[in-house]
Order: sequence, then C-alpha cells, then structure tokens
Amino acid sequence: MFKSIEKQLEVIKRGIVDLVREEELVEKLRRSITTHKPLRIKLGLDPTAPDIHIGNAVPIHKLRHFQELGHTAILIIGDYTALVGDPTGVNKTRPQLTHKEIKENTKTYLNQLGKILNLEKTEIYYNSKWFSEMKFMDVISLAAKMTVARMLERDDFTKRYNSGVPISLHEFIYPLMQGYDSIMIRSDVEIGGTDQTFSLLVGRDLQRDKHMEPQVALTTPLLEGIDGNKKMSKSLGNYIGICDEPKEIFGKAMSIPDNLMRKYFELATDATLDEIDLYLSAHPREAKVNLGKAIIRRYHNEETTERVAKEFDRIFKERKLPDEVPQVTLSLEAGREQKLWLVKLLVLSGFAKTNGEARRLITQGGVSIDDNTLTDPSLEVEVKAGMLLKVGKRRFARITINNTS
RNA sequence: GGGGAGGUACCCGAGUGGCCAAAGGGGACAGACUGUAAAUCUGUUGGCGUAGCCUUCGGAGGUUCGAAUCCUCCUCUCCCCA
Repeated sequence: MFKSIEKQLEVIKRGIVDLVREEELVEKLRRSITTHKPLRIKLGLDPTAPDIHIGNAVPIHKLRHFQELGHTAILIIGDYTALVGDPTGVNKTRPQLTHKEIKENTKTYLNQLGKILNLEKTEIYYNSKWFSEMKFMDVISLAAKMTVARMLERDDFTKRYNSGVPISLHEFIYPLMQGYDSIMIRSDVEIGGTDQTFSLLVGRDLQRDKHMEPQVALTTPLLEGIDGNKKMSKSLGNYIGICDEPKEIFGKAMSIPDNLMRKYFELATDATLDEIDLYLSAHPREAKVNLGKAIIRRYHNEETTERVAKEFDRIFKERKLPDEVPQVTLSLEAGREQKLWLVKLLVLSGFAKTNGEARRLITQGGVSIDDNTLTDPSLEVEVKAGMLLKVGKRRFARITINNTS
C-alpha cells in the first residue's frame, strides 16, 4: 500500500529546506511500511490571518504530499496558541486575539484548506482542548523545560533584545505550547516554515522528555512576497491569496521580480523540475505567463486559467479593455443637467478615498474618461451612462446612472 | 526600589519657542521608459471645492502674543544599578 522509501523520500524532499533528521525519517518510513501503519504528520496553524496565501500554503501542500502518500495528515488549529501570538519573525509582540476572532478565522481557514487538503481524511484538533484544562502548576513544569539562554539563542528574540524592542514573557511560552501539541497528538513528523525551526525542535525535546520517539522536523522555505523583498504576508499586502480572483492571481504573478520566478515555480506550482527548466529558458515574460497560469491551475480549472491569461494580454499587451469592466453606479437627481465635479466622481466611484487623493491623481495625469486624459482638478464633467473611467494603468470602471426622483 | 533615556505622519527618523503640516530615508501612489520584471528619472504622499482655512508630534492640564519644542501630572517602552 505504501510506495518504496526511495519513492516517498523523493516526494517528501521536493522543495524543502531541512529534515531533522533524515535517518530518523527513513527509519519511521521503513517501520510504517512493514507494519502498514501510516505516519502521523503534524502541521500547526495559527488562526490569526484568515486568508491563506501561496506562501503559507507551502507547508500545507507539503502536508498534502504526505496525505497522498497514504500518511495521516493532522492539523492543529492553534486556537489557544493564538491567544499568545506567535513571536516568530515579527519584531514586535503580536496582538492577542479574542475568542470570537479566532472562531471566525478558523471557520474561514477550514474552508480554504479544503482547496488543498482532503479534509475528510485529515485529523483536526484544537489545542484549546488540552491547554484550557491545564493547571497553573502544569504550565510551570512545562516552562521548566526551557532555559532563558536557549530562548535567547533564537534570532528574532536576540534581535529584538539587542535593539531594545520589548519581549513579553508569555512569548517564551509559545514554542513550548507548540511542542506540547506534538506530544498530545503523537506526531512522527512536524512540518513548518524555516521560521518555525526552533519550535519544531522544542517539540522533539519535549517528546524525548516524555520518553516518546522524537518527531522529525521538516522545514519549508519562506516565500518572498510579490514585492520581492519581504516575507509574503497578509499584513504587508504583498501576497497572492489562494482565494483571490484568478485574474488577481495572474496580475500579481506578472508583477513579481524575475529572479523570484524559479522559487515561485518550485513552491507555488505543481510543475516538475524539468518543466520549470523549460519554462525558464524562454523569454522572461513568457516564463512569467506560464508561472501565473501554473499558480492558478492549482486552484482553478484549465478553462479559467486560459481565459485569464488571454484577458491579461488583451489589457496590457494590446492595451484594450477587459471583458468585464466593473460597473459603478451613481445616483443622480433625474431631470437635472448631470454635471459632476471630477474630483467627486473619483471619490464616489471608489477610486480615491479623499478629495485630496483624487486631486493628486488628476493633476498627475492618472485619470482619463473615454481615453481622454483629464488633468484639471476643478473640471466639471457631464456624466453619461456608459462612459469609461480609467485611473492609473489598471483600474477601470463603466459608469451607470441610477436616477433618483 | 534607585538612576538614566525615550514615545514625532504608514514605518524608520530629524526637529528642543515663531522661518513647522514638521528635514531625510523607506514604503505607497501617479507619470516616463518597459515585459504590470529589475534598474533609472520626475512628481505626490493629514483634511477641506486647496494662493486660504482646519486638525496633528503618547494623554490631560498649564506658561506664553505664539508650543512638537518650556512646566506639572498621568501613561507606555527601553537601558543601567539593586
């Protein structure tokens, strides 16, 4: 029922950074084959940002690989750890979430996870199940397993400490909690981004302490955001969400820096390494088109994928209009001469938040109506149904009018 | 418990009585060039129908013709000593 160790390793090791330790994994695989028992593969999720993007989807896809190999995928919804807030990779204390927020986030999360995992075959645990029942004494004994020196070894803490950014005591508890999860669900392997390395290793220590066989720590690379600079994250707005509109995904993919293409191919698409080499040997723009398609293909069907790519060409290569221009409906008094201050028009149609912003866009030549660029911020325009408003290079709206009497 | 240093716009950070809607950088937005890439150049970046006015510099009071800047109290953070 299981594939050979070699075949499994090939899948498992695709696109990862580290495996601690590989020998132990081989041993676990061997045992699972002879005993016909699947391995228990753990992935912890922090229900803080309810939108999954192709960056934090990387470890989820890795979990899926294990699932496809016949192992047991286990999701830990960190509803209790979210009360702490993962200190990893951030240079400040995360806000603690309320129960209500966590509940809502979790719901959205599970919906999205279904796009990647087979949830019917996935064990899902909420870690509040065990943490909410702990006594203070239990917390103390857990905390006793960790030393301050060891905590401070962590890069992010060291940096914060040295630069005088506050570290709250409870943040030290986070990795311990994550490790404790591993004990509770008896994980054989835990998957996490490289920023999770420390926590994954703590899990090993805690399991050993309980005389369990330590889990294997598997780390996946962190994906840079579409700005090509910082780690992809929702709060930085540099992400491609797996629930984004396909055309959004494509557009965002087209705007990533060239040197990131290989990484995106490897981590965010199902393309084989050979296919990737082939794609990348073409002109960078062609390569990127294929990248955009490949990302969409993971979450949408082929027809959608092709349609989106064609539409993109029409807009940006041939400089024509998209198939569907968003409609903006304005309410105007019927029967009057329908003139509207251009600045107001931009605000009303949602292209600018304030009059000042609208003025700026106009002055800088970013606004056109029916292909005529308008640069006078004091201009009154006659509003006609069906006229085309364009702001910047990529924002369009077709005006419709709703007459009020 | 004692001593010291701080909190400035989306972020970092200068400014220590009027020339301050507040330097500089980053980011973001717009324009040029392009492949919605990178690099580069230009402009904008509190609000207001904008040569003017209104509200901002942790919070609340106060001094002053005038306060981000001086004083008092409060609050949050960092560092050192114990």
